[in-house]
Amino acid sequence: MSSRRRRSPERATLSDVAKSAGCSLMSASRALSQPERVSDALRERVMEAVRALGYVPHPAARSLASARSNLVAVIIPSLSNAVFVDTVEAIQRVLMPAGYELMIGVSHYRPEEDERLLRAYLAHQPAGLLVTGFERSDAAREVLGSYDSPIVTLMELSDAEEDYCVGFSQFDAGAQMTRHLLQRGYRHIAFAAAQLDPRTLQRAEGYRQAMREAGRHEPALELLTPAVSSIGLGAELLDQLLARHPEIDAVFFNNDDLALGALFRARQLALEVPQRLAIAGFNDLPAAAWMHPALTTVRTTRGRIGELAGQMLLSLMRGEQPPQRRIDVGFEVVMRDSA
Amino acid sequence: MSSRRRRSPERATLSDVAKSAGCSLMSASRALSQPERVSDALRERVMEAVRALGYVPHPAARSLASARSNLVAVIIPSLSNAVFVDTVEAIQRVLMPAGYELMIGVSHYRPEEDERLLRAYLAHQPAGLLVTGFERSDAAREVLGSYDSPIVTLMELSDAEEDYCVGFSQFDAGAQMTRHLLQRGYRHIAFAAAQLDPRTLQRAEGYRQAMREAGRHEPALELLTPAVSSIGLGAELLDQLLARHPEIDAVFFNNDDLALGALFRARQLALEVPQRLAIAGFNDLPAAAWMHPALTTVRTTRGRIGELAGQMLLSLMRGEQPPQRRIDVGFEVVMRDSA
DNA sequence: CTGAAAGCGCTTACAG
DNA sequence: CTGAAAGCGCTTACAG
Repeated sequence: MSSRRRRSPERATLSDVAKSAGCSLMSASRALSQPERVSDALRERVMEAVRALGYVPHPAARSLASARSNLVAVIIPSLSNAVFVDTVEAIQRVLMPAGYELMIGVSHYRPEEDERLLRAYLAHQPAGLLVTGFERSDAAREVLGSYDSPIVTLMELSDAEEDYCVGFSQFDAGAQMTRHLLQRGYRHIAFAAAQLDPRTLQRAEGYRQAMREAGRHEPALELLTPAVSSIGLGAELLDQLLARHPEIDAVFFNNDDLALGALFRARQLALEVPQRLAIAGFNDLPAAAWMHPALTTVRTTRGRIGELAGQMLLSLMRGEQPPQRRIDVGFEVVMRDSA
Repeated sequence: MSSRRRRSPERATLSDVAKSAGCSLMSASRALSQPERVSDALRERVMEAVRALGYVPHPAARSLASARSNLVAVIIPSLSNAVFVDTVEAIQRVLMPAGYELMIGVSHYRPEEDERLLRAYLAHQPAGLLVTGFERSDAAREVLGSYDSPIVTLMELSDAEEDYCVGFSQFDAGAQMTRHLLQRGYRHIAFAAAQLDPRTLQRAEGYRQAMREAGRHEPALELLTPAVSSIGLGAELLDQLLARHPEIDAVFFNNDDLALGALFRARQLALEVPQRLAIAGFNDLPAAAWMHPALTTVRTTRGRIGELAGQMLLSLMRGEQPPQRRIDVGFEVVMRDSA
């Protein structure tokens, strides 16, 4: 009934710590933030007081006073996609031990959401920012422009001098899988994709390029839908493809969820894979290798992407220049039994 | 080169807004936070200034001054488990439109991590907190005790008067699936589980109870491992079970990933499911219904859990008393073809 | 309905 | 190596 501010009864402040340690507020502050610039005795007393009082620094106060924070914002398009979960986990594994906290934002593949998240998160003055891909709305780009801490882009590669990025060429991956299929003798190779985010479209371009090179490009064999990716959708896309183009002998699905659904449907239809129809996916999710037939797909090293991007950001946040501005982690076409 | 603080060049403050709107700092503040308590003209001018200057409130300053924030912390054990992703997505869907931001923390099923996250997140003075389950370390419990904003617990149910929770009885779910298997005539029903988090152990207890009721409980048929759950692990657990107890005629796996792995392995071994061996899972992930044979499992409505928990927390943060302190969303045993 | 003052809990130059 | 003062950008009682 006495205190006018309703803060937790026992939350100790730095001033309490200083009092208890018998030093000034700012010596206490220094003992915590630059322990080496303070006498051993002082440091000991302060640490002891911190322990005794259960002192926890107030992030808002710290961030307000220093115009910095230990926050790192990460914007990804989805959490339902294991690819991004793996990436975020890896990022966390390198940033957390370094004392950073992650703010994870999910844009659901929507440019407006991307922009909203960017705006909200940057208001917190994060020490660093990790974003997915380079494409965004003009407004979002403007928001990014006014941000003056380091940014590292995940998943895609850029040749621009000012960009820091860790990823691989989505275009090349799409092209290379297509070439493998062509090499195996498939001639009427369809391409099926959902979500239609930038990376999907880059893979589609790769597919087109490879098909054109082989003189086999047929726009009608592309089935692109903005719907959310899922196993069920994969089954539906296969149905549509089969109904419209019975001549197809292979389908390259833009991700493993779709390919898995197609594999399941093929089984229901008693359609032999790969004899009657080859099926390929993208990402090499855990289930891919276990399917029967085992799924041919493109292995992407998203854990590695997260790890390297986290390390790159760490260097930048420390004011160091990382060894490379652009890391290509590559990909690997994994030919198994389904194609 | 002039300003001594390195804040973003153009970041406008509320004071800039006030100046531009020709009013006092605090009228500007009020126009934003309590628009109805201010004259229409003032509100208009302030909004106009906000727009013109691209003003974005400073979260740290706001939180420091008001001892509140628009942050809601969510602690879950894993993001690799689709169950928690679904839950978090649903939470976000109800909290975001209400103006809250989520801080998502992943404990990886480790009590120390749970405690560390709690400590770190509560330092930010979140307006509300969502945690998974009731079990935690004493230290973590103490941290929670000193937190004086609302807490809602996900996934589990409590009868304590002071707890707010949304979930279902993991014990009952474990027992009920086991009873269904017994009813179908299976007699040597093994139980296989990984991770060994509290909910897993509650399901195991349910299994035991049902087996005892049927006079069929055999401790040797329980295979519990602290290893991380995965498809591959499910296959391995099946191997072990088969090697040690060839007499088993059914296995109840603690989650769908494990069950999927077992289904895949059974196929490799040309082991007929469910004739030779029945297999059941838990959670009803998307792939479950597509498998061949389709997986018998327990459907959990984690989206609903997230939604209801989010709404309950919203009520509490508004100072209202929610209709119920404890919501049982139930579960459903889905008998398909694998058992 | 509007405003002047104090304060939230820290850090940052600047002195000593 | 240590300290007194100012200030980060807001909100909160309290007056008028």
